[in-house]
Amino acid sequence: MDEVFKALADASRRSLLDRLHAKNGQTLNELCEGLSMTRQAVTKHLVILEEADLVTIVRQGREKLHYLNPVPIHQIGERWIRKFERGKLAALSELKRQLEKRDE
Amino acid sequence: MDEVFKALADASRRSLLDRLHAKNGQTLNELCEGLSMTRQAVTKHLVILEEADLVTIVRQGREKLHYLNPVPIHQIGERWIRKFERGKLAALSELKRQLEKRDE
DNA sequence: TTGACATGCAACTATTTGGTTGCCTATTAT
DNA sequence: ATAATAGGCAACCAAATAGTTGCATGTCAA
Repeated sequence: MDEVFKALADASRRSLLDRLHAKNGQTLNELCEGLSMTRQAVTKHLVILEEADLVTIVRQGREKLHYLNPVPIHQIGERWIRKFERGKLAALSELKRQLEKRDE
Repeated sequence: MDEVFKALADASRRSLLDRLHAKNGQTLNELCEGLSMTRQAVTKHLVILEEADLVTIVRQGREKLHYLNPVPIHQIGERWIRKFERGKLAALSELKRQLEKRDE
């Protein structure tokens, strides 16, 4: 879980996930196109995404195809974000009460 | 949005949010209890959480009360995670097809 | 009013991170 | 066979991060 949060912390990596969401199964070179960093930098980001299990690779000849795995993202939604949505309204109203109390 | 992802990337900060979720409106010293880092380290984490608008503070005398703001977490769920959940099944089946194709 | 308590500020440090360059290897096409 | 293509590896670098220590300030209670 920590690895997933860490992987998602970088905007370049999130944009790689976006690109895979738009078009799945891209090669490394495809994913490098239009980006202002070297292929090696992109490789490093993809390794981090693989280690967080957000991307799965399939080697085909000299090419490396990258596939998005949406499961960890879904799990963050289910196991982490939802927890804070329960009681969301309660938290906000408590804060509001406190802010008003300050000016008494 | 980037600030929120960055703020959530650290396990100590996520656990601070958890603690505020369990008991809202805690002081700095309260939040430090039981943690194996100095008060100053906790302060730095809280500043990052404030800047990401995940925590709101209310000063009361010499104390500083911390309140959880669940809105940015909710927004990540809505604006980011949901996007990847649409088409989740499609992505997985495409990957499966590709993995099988490899062994033909 | 003086001491205890809650927090703030600044300087410093070690480690991690995001990126680079240079070169090497494996596969495909001519 | 050989050149072009796709990717891998390792060393290096600068900046950001997570933490520390030491001291200062503001507030409350005896």
